[in-house]
Amino acid sequence: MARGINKVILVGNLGNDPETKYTQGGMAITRISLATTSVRKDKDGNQQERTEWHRVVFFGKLGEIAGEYLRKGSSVYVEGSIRYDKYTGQDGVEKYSTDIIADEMQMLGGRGEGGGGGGGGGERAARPQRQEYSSSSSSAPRRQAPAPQQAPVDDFADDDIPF
Amino acid sequence: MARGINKVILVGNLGNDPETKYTQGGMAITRISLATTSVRKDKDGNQQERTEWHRVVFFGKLGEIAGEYLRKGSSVYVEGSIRYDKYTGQDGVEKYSTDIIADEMQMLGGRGEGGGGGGGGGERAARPQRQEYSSSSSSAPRRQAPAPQQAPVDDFADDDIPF
Amino acid sequence: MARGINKVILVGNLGNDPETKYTQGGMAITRISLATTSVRKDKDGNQQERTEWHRVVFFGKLGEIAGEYLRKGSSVYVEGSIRYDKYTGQDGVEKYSTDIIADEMQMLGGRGEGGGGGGGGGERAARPQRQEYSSSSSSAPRRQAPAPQQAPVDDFADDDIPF
Amino acid sequence: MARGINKVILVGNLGNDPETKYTQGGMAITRISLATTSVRKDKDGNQQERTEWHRVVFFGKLGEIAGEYLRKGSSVYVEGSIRYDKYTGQDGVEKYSTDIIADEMQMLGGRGEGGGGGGGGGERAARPQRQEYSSSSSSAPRRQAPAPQQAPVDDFADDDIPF
DNA sequence: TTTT
DNA sequence: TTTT
Repeated sequence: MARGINKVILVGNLGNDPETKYTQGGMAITRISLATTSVRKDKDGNQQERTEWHRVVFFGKLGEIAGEYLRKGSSVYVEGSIRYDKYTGQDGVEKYSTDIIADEMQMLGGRGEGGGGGGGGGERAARPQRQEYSSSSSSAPRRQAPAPQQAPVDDFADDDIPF
Repeated sequence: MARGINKVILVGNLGNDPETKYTQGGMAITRISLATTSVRKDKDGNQQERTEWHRVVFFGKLGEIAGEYLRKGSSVYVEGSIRYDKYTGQDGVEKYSTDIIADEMQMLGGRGEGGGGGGGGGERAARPQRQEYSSSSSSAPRRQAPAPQQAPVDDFADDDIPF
Repeated sequence: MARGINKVILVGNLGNDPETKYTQGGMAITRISLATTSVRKDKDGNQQERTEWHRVVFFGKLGEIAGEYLRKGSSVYVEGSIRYDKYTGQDGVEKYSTDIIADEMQMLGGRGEGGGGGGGGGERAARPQRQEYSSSSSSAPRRQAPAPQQAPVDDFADDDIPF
Repeated sequence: MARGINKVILVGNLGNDPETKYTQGGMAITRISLATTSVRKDKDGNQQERTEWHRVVFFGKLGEIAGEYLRKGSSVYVEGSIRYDKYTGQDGVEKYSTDIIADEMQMLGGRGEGGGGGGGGGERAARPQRQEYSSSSSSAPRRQAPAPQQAPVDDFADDDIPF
């Protein structure tokens, strides 16, 4: 139940390795910085690039997976929603932040994957190249799992439904 | 877990009242016919309209809600995925169908709402104008519920996370 | 040409009337504040609401239309991209802002429409209830018009293409 | 101008090389078959896969690019709309088809890219790994180009707009 | 078949 | 028919 749609779809590359923390309750919170670059022609006809750096947050099971499989340079599809926050910084000044709360992600082949510079790379060697994950309803507090799908065909003994 | 993204977003109007059936297991399956119209200029500069009629299917809890609240003429936002099916018709000929399997819907204000011609209209009088529903994980076999969201702030006693 | 996808889809209501300015070059820039509300159950099982207020910006032709037809309370579909900006405020302090740069919008029926408080309301009485607009390529510098579509069927004299 | 939203977002792999034709007017029409696979758990807890094969059509400039750069196995992001068609086959029987009319595409890294089995592979060696293309408004009759973007900053000599 |  |  909600009023309105707040949906974000991103495909981009991580600027750094993910950062994972855990709440007192043991829930994973993983943050990444994701770049998307667009190009336009300026009035002189020159190509101008502009990169947006999105702060994407994954909670719960999705946070664990993001923290484990994503690395600097990884290419990833993310679906989620925008959240704007206002808080008071250490310096007593009000600050604003914008985060993308992910509720689905899928690793895409590309630079950064499989790779992963540095010592921690070993255990990631066998990871799948293209899999989609959704935030698990059990541990993810903000987003719920859109995952399991498609009814057993034999559950449709009803009638002439052609599927 | 999946490989690839198959996402559809529709905003349109129902051409007819929804049709709801139930599986032997008691799960609701509601179908609607949803119109989206686009306009283009043809080569003579005349406006040409084209309407697509989408067959949208709602399962489980979402199917119950769609069947109860949507009506001919209703305006609705639907999110889901495309499913192509092939089956053999009564006449022994192979047929193809395309359905949009909904996993989220939201009623939008507009003509057709509040309306509900006929006797069954009474109990719908008080229905909310704009609410979003997702397929419930318990009863929806194909799509899962992305619904409840946002962590209790006080579950984040961890550290300096500003939200 | 670009690298990455940065896409936002919103359905929400305006918190205020739009504000339109014009650049020296005469291009309209219209800003709206758009609310989307989501609901979750907190750990005590109570429904908790949270509203995000999106700053949406329309340029060029789309800015003119948004400024003319949208009003406080209007329900609208917006498609665009996220843009993060950093600037130095009057007080010399670095600030951050997040805007949704619209490249498509469609008015949805609902509260606020037809309405239009204030003197300027008269000429809007006859406005259409549900039309989609895209930023025009001629005047919109940032987003381009996805609008006119669909080839004249008779331009496909080629072969057996069934459309 | 339109009434309703009909939007499709796909990420998948080509099952075959693209097929390009040209209209009498010289416009390219490229078709691909794009797979997206979803996974669900059946009632016995086993993982069940299901693959949808989308027929995606690119017109005009986008058709030329798709025909030139995509290959069997390529991973690609596609945005477009659904079009349903009804036509009479050679056998005099009415048939139905569903196509995704692309208005944006972006090649994603992954198997099949760079690769290109066969003789034609040479000229594709230097192609960019991740670029987004949109249907050009000049040659694409059905979809229009969402491409060029973002106003020259210096066109905003107006006032205090922080971007 | 809807809607504008 | 792809991909994992």
